[in-house]
Amino acid sequence: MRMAELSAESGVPVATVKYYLREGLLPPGERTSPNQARYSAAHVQRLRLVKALTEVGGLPLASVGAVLAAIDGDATPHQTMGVVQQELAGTPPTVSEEAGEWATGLLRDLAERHGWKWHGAEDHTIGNLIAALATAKELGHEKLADRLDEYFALAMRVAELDVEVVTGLTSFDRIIEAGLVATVLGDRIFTGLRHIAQEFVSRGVLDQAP
Amino acid sequence: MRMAELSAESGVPVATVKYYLREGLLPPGERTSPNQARYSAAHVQRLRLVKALTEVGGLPLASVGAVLAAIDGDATPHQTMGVVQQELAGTPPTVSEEAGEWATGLLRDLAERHGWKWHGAEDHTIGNLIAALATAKELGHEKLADRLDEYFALAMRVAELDVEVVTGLTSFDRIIEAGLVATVLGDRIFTGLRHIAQEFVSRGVLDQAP
DNA sequence: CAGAATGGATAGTCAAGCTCTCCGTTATGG
DNA sequence: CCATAACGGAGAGCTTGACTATCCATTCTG
Repeated sequence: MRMAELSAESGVPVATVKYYLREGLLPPGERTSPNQARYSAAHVQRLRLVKALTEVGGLPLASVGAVLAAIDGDATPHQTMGVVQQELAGTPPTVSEEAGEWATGLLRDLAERHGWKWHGAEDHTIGNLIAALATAKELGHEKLADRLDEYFALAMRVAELDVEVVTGLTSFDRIIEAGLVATVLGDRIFTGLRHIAQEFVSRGVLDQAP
Repeated sequence: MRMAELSAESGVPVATVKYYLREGLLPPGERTSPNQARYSAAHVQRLRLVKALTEVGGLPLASVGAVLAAIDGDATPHQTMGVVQQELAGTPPTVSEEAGEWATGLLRDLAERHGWKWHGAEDHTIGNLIAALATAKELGHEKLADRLDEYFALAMRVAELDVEVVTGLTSFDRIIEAGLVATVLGDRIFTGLRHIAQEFVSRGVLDQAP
């Protein structure tokens, strides 16, 4: 297929497809002559993936590029998901030293209690958790951290479901893509469900207090 | 306190504080003369809240403005949280009609099974869920939706914790702010915990397959 | 073979979120 | 009481990200 069809099929405007080609988010088509190219179904899928990561996942294009480079590389699915998580996390905001150390301590203890390896704040997932907890403390809402163990236990249950969804697939490429989708879209889906549940649970309760 | 101290105390540059005043994100200080003003601890807390919502929560300033207007209004905590959720969700991306209807059907059934009221896609929380599920389907990963009930059951457990954290506070203002923090920072925290749990659960499992 | 489409490159646009510069007024330390 | 620093307010300018538009020399296609 050629440009016009690729654009129609994926729902991405021609000018934007060209832009993505320039930025390396979409691999070049197969050349049929010095200045003509042919695209495949893989290109359509790739464009849909870019749309999913930006529009639904809210990732900046640069992160999408890094993620795509990782899934095109020859790392194992597990290593690739590590890259995905780094990009998904982004660069954590800085917080006051005091609150940061408090949050770091909480998380290190959590890691020890639950037996996972402590990576430190250079891991952006950890860095973001530290920032979020520290910010809560700075706002005077450190109570939010009281239930960290319960939250983590539930996160484990969610993660088990996530992994179940991914296993059973037959190709490495497919596993990686499913992992990516389960992580990026899965975050949005679970967050949405949580909001619905919050509204459901708090109906009535919230307005009674003082 | 005056501008310089407000800036130092909150960690927000003077020029940015002025910008926020212009945009109505920060209420004006108390005038002491036609062109001088005094700020209070409430202003510092407000600036911290703005920082939390933008840096950690990732909200655009316009949404922060809407959220702040809502918490300053005289709606009940429950109503206010409704506004917060709308803003947090943002405008959902559009999806193909086919995938959209499939996703809508899934969610409507979920609503019926669990007894919560169906609001339709005008509710942005629902709209985003529809978009995320529809996108998964368009990518050929509709398996992600198979476990919706289990995900929802866990979301309910998380939401119960969220509400427990908020109840027991003594003023309406404090309840609303805690709800906001529990929702915005809570999303980030749970997402981070989920990522750690995914890495923990998938260690080893993910690289075995084919 | 004429007119539409293509690929490639360059420049222009637009919104968000600050940041800089002025300017006339107000505090304030010596 | 005055020199100088800080203030508040308004406007213009800057930077980044993500496109979008315009050209132009090929290459298709009916």
